[in-house]
Amino acid sequence: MIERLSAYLECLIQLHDDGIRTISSEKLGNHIGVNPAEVRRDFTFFGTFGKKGVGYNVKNLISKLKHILGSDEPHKIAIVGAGHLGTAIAYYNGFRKHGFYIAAIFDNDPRKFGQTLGGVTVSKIDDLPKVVREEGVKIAILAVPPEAAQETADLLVKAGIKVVINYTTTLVKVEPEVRVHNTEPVKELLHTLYYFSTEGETL
Amino acid sequence: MIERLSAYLECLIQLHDDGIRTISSEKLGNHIGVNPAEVRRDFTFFGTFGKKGVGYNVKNLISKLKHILGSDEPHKIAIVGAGHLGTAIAYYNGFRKHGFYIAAIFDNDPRKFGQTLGGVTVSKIDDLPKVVREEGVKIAILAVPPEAAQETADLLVKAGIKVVINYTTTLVKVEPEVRVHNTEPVKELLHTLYYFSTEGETL
DNA sequence: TAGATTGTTAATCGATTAACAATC
DNA sequence: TAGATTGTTAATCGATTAACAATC
Repeated sequence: MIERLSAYLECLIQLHDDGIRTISSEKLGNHIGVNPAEVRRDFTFFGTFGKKGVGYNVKNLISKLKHILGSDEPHKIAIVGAGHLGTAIAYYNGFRKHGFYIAAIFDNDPRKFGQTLGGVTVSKIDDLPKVVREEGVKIAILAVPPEAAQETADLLVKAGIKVVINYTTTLVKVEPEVRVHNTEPVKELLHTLYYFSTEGETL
Repeated sequence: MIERLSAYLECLIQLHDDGIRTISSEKLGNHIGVNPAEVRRDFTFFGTFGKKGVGYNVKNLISKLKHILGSDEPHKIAIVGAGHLGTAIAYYNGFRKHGFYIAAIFDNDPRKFGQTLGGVTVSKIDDLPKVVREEGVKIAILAVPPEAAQETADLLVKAGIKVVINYTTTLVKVEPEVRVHNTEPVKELLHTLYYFSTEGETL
């Protein structure tokens, strides 16, 4: 259900940019393929945001959803690993768009120290605990080589990181109070593949 | 449910590498946090893979799951866009691990033509239709700048691509017979954030 | 006022789980 | 044979949807 919340948000931001002020549960539902009753139910779980006979105020709904998701205030992110993946993430704008802010990038390769990626300077990994503490960073993106994933994750946890977004192919283990999200791009692809084969089509 | 199938597969591959030959629904369920009855039900939907009183043969189950998911035979992928993101994907091993094979990388910047990324040479985008046709590529990864996303997607569809994995921040629209998967790394992060706030913790 | 659309209840649907006979 | 564990049925649970009174 939370996954729908961020889909609504994404859609509403676009509608807002298009100059739309008010939207009904029916139209919003159409946009993202959800039943209008479900849209209304999703919202009423958190409060009454609409007006009967009128619909929802787009601007207001955006701010409510942002508040619910916790993205109404900026969150600092540290990227760990300045290789291809870390670089791509540093230049990626999706995080910024949602109020995330890349506070630091770390690497263990001295040749990378001082380089600027997407406006952020690469620091040495040894400085991570200090920076994380001083800046109050709670979210880290793990983009190191797979063989270094676990030890780096341990380092992050020890430094006080609470959320790890793991972009490596290694499944890392941490204490339960730290949340690890193992992103697995292949899963989505396998999923898509499956639907193709069940439809009798061949790729 | 298909998302569980790929989780089983991932886990079984690891078990197999660890030298484990047989596994019960209970143990497999524990590994990925699924009820054992659900594990069994998921499998019986596709056939009877286990032995009563014994469990499931790991090797056999892997090959069955691969077959179900359609990843038992290699699939060619084209990466479109040789920027930071395209480069990171070209070097990423997660796809290869599951039988995907990067057949070509395309870009529109002449300075990039001929460069080798992850063992694959960058071709000019104008060659895409020809290569896609001749090689029979059906899957493309869209990793171009957001403002070029839609027109590139149109080009891909016209060339005969059937599955588009969209890594840009733009939501692209295509005809319904083409499947687009819009990856949205931020969604997962928002999701994680939400759970933190509902637990009363602050980040 | 009449039309539109919400918030919410009750009905439906599907997915998860417990339980157990079958059997290795 | 006794213990383990499957495949499957029936019960439970939760999520989705239809329907509609309330009201802008």
